[in-house]
Amino acid sequence: MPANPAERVAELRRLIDDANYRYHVLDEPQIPDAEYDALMRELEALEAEHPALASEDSPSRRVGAAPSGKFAQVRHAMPMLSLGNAFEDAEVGDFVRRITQKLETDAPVFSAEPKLDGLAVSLRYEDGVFVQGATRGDGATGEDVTANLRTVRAIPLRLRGDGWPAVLEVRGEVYMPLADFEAYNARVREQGGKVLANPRNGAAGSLRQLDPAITAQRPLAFFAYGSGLVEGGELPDTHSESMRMLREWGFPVSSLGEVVSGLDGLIDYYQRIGAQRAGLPFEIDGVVYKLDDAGDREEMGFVSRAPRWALAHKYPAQEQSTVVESIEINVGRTGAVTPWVLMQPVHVGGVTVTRATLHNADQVARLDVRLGDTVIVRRAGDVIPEVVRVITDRRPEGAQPWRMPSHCSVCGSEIVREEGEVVARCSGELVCPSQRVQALFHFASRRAMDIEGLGERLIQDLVDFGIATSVADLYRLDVDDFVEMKRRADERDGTTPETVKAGKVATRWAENLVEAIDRSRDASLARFLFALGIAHVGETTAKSLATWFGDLALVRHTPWPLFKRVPDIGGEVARSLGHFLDQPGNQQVIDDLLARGVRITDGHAPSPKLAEGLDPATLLVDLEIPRITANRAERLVSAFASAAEIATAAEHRFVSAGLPGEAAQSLAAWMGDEANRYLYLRALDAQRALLERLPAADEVQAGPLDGQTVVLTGTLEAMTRDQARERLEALGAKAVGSVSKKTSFVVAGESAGSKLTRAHALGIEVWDEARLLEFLQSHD
DNA sequence: ATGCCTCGAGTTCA
DNA sequence: CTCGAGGCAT
Repeated sequence: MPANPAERVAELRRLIDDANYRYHVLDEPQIPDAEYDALMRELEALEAEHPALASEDSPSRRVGAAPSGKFAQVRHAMPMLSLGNAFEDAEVGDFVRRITQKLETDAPVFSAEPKLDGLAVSLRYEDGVFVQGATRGDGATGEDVTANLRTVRAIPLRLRGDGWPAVLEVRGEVYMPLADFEAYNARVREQGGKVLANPRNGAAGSLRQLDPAITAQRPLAFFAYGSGLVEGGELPDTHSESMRMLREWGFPVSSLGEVVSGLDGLIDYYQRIGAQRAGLPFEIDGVVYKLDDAGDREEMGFVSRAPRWALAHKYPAQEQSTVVESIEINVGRTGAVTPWVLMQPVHVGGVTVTRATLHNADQVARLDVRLGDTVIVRRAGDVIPEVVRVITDRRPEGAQPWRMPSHCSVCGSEIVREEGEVVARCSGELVCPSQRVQALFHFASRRAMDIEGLGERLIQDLVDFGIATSVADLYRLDVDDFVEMKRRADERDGTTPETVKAGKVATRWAENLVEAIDRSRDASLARFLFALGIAHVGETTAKSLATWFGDLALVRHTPWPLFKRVPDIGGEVARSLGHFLDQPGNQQVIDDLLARGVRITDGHAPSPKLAEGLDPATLLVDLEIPRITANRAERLVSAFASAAEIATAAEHRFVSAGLPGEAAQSLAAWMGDEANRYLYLRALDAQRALLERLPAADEVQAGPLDGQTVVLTGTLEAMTRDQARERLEALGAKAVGSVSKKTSFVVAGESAGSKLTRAHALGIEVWDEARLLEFLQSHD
């Protein structure tokens, strides 16, 4: 360390400025945050020790004292212009035509760059030192937010290099990077503070803080996009060159800027940036085109306060406000009640949105959406619209907070919400028409029984007219049933005239449906189990059950504790299966399905791997009897001649078997319940019966991918992802949706995205399509 | 208890 | 796709 404090202070300032420059301008962080903090602390300490060394442009001075009162007004030396807007390509065409006519050139040259959604500011540098920063305001006069801007690390306090004009005004956008915005909100939410509504408001609000210390806490960034007053020096003749210059002097400049020419160049740029939009680390609301050459710009001049040489080409808004017309509920196949809002139609991100889900009561409470409220709707990177927040200022007088109805609006049954659960459920189960519709819809869906043409609307009518209520009913419907149903539906909707002339068409339509239903009669066990819609049994679990048990009759009569022997099935899922199978109505439906011709096409013997854990001690543990641990279960079983005796033994025999008093009491009490005792004895029998049916382990051949977990991503040429998945699963692999360190390998097709990136980050093997095909071929 | 991975369930528009 | 929650390893 230099002995001279002045030298060290200078060195520290240089190191810190460099770090900022690398981080914000070059986007190549070189030193870890902790080290940066250490440098800053050392600098602060030295400056405190040697007040003579203090300086206005020291990086330690980013946070100054809080000003008293309000912000001062600043008159911009050169006005901050507003830009003309275009939403349609045709408007861009007009813009280009005006330029080609006036400049008498075929393909004018533009500088194009993304238009960040933040807050425009002007930064004034005198002799290379940042002296004043102001908001845009009305373009002529803004607010002096110098102290706040100093806290933004991406803004240089002192210019780098040389050759800068004595007075330089730099124009640019202060914004909040998306990742930082989310991280900030996550942290604030944890601490119960007030979250920022969106990155743009976050940036604007942060700059308008009276206390710079608060602004310093906010993750603000900056991009330069132009200049204002320039004195005592000059900038290059083209905008693109000027931007390069600004970058050298230490300003972050978007790397997405390009020089393009003619209308085609502009539209192409607009589309390319639009395609990247969702993946950008910041929000943009459009792109800006500027004539690149200063001479051209001068020739074009201005109309009122907007230049004729620049244009903002906007993307469809991703956020819009609209009014809540009603708050309704949906009842899903499991009875889950989900509130949703019906809104006045509004264009968001290119589509018309009228409804959005509110997920659950907690979400409604968090947003505090009320009838008649004006809300902000967003259609973010994904497709599904969401209500972002309520504009409470525009709330109608007397609007009351929404409350979950106490009874189902469809069947009138009570709506209950279990302790600790987020979702409320309609208790109507089999009698709730909504749950019936959803159950049938699920049964018919592509991944279940795959009945083509049997959509939600149709099923709604089937249920409404009482033609079908259980999934088994579908298999006794004939052409006449569908034609009759259509007639009644038309009558109800007042569309009768159409049917008369469409009589023949309706018959053809009904025949197709009956055919589709017939085709679905042959099903794999996995699809069949999934189709039944048992709570907690999705596609994956249904597949596991099918592989491990192999046979429908076996599954139907298995007591629930035995289901826990299948990997990934625990108490919750096993009990849910048991609950379903215990209901005579459900067993009846399965009987009906089989009686009406549904056939399981791939029945087979249970997996020999089930043998492990098919013993009385494991059963006692799986039964979840309080205080019965694995050790105690072992002791118990070895103390009795037969496991069945445990069902009826007296408490003292459990004590002599080595159980602590409390455990013995707990077990005796449990077995004292007749239903429990019966379950235990039935499970013992089932274990024995199952063991007898298990083939020897060497009778089944191992798949080449047994035990491997794979992830498929991107688009494949020769087959769909689903087909590839089936082939791999047939070889023993388990296909999952996300990459983790447990993933064996990733199959990446064309335009694979984040999953491939993650695979590389975790150092996981990646197969391209050729490698996949080769593997599949060699293991046919 | 805690934290990772998965799975299940629900969702919008053209 | 996103959330909540189940399963399981630590």
